[in-house]
Amino acid sequence: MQNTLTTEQSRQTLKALADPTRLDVIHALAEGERCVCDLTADLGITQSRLSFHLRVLRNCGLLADRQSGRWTYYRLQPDALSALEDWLAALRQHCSRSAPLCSD
Amino acid sequence: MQNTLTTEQSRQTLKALADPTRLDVIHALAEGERCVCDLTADLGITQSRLSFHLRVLRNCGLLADRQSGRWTYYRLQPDALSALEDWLAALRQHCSRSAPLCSD
DNA sequence: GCAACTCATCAAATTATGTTGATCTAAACA
DNA sequence: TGTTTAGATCAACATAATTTGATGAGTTGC
Repeated sequence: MQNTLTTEQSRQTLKALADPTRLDVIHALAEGERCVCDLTADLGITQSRLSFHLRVLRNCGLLADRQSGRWTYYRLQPDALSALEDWLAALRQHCSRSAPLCSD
Repeated sequence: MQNTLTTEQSRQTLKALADPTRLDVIHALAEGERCVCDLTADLGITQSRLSFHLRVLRNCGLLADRQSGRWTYYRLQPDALSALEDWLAALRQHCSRSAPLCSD
């Protein structure tokens, strides 16, 4: 699979993953799709706080949502993680062709 | 290779990579080891600002440094990127065993 | 010793992120 | 229609990260 993330998209995804609350959300959703009110209960945080973090995760593509009646269900998008892995792997390869140490 | 990063270490590395200035540093060092004063010139930023970012990158293991006379040389540690890739891959696998959508 | 140079560190100022509580919209249901 | 529920959004506040300019410690060369 080729990397289609721009540097800016990768940065946003890295930033999104670097937050403990958002990692909690991701782990909760690894159990399967969930509506916001269930997540609020599962994680024991306020609704507006959860809503803020869901937006961050959705904006960078890590989550998708769907409406159903008055509920909004969120689910993981593992492809977003794959894309970030690809970006990281490319960065590592770029870094690994490093020139020898300076012989000063 | 097995993942040896704790969640906390991974978070720190993700956060370190999520900054444009620090990505610039990494790209500059992909050319090879460099001393701080050269990096300052290459990146066109102040010395204390660079020093701050170098510390962040060193603290999470992405960079290593060595002293030589009055210069300090920094270099990349691509293994730190590999470790993060492993952590991400594990997270993705965890996420991909996701239960089917809710049938509400 | 003294001056110039490299780099880390510190405190203060600035900027970015996250949290809270309130308000708003839309759906559901009586 | 009126009321309740789910969830987004907003403004105010709190906290964390970054930048700046100054200072200090170690190194080199005079």
